[in-house]
Amino acid sequence: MEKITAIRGFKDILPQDALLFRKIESIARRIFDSFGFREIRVPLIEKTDLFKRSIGETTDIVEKEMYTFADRDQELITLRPEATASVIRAYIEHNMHAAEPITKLFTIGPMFRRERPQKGRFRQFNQIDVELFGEEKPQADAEIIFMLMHFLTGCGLQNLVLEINSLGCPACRPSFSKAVIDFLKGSEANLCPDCQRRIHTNPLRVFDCKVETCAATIARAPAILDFLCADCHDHFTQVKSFLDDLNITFAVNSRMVRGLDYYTRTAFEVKASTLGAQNAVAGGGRYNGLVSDLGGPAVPGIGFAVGFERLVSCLPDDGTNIFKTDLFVAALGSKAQKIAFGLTNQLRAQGLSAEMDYADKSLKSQLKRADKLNASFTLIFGDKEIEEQQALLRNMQTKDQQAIPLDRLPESIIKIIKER
RNA sequence: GUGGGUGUAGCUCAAUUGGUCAGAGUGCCGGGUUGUGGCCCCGGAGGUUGAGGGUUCAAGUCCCUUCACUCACCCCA
Repeated sequence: MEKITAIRGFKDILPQDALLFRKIESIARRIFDSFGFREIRVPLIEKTDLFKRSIGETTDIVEKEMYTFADRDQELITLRPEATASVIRAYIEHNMHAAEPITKLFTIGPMFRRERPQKGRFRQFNQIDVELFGEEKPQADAEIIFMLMHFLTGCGLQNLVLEINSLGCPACRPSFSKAVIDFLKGSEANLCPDCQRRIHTNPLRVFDCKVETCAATIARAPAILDFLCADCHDHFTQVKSFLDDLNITFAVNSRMVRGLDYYTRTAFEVKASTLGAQNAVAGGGRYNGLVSDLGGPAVPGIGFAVGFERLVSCLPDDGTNIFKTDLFVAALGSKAQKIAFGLTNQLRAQGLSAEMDYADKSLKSQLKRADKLNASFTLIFGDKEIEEQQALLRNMQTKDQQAIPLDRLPESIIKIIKER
């Protein structure tokens, strides 16, 4: 029989890692809650047009990375490659803008992109996605970046680098784009083949090319920050100022461009040095035109996404990522087994984590098992104890054992373990 | 989509120029204590060497095909 494996790029999150995922999720929920963000859960599949319109027809994501299928009625549907589009769709669909001036949402879940897998990149991966609608003031930008950094450091991440940039707006970006294209065409000979292609497809991408000659050429290229209109310039200046006020250290990277078309003004990225080539652990930006582009009101928005797997992979090992068991019930003999079976399940029903062995094994092997399960206590009883109407509760760390009357077993055990 | 690397026990990896090379550690099970874990000692189970084909007296080792994993490019979280 040939064994069936998971699809390429799709990973099982095994219990050990799931424990970390849970931990990160709970930190996220707690912090986002303090900042007034509410959880929203949106579908994993949307109409294909939603992503085409939001992410951009000519982006790599839409052109070659989406999982798109024909539904049974031939309508094209797509496994979401990112969450922002879906959240905005829901925001519009439920008229949230009318219910309150500012809406803060977050969602956690899997995204799908059909790329070639490598370190830190999978075809199904999880993101924490945060969106803030209805506020265009620079405080919103600073607030959301502050919350992101607070969250990442709260998870225990170190050596993070925050980079920010402003991508301008429909008023000022075109003149910059034109200047860049003119410049690139003038120095086309110095660029790598990929970049020569990019001049025509997506000129701004030339900015993060890693080829040396390209980087050297780009160093002399026009910078977006010199082309910002007065409003965008002012907005960016204030964002930086508010970040300073919040004691957030950042680096302005005027060459940072982002892969999604919808960003305006503030764009930011957080890099972690331990990640390998795919070193961005979070990224985001402002999208003032996107809500209306998707058929909603003219409401500004800003958001970010955190790569869950990437975050988890650079988490320091603090030794807390282990499973524990409150009680192991070691029964000896069939009579004791029968009682233990009822007792174990009764204790579980009352919230203790309890385990026992159904095979009639030696005490030694049962204690070994208890040890493997990181049991705090082991309850030992066999014929002798039944006769004496008691059981032995062994503290696995101190090796202390105390006798407990059988008729008060559950209550006494719960009391002792909870008081510990 | 393109390029490199790697596939041997559940896991991490050995095996010289093709010739007792099917191994170790760890994990698992059992014993050393007729009922007391971690350390230590002993024993046991577990592999068509990813798969298929070829060369050879002989292939884990060489060749071809294929699959998978992995890293990088592209791009992104």
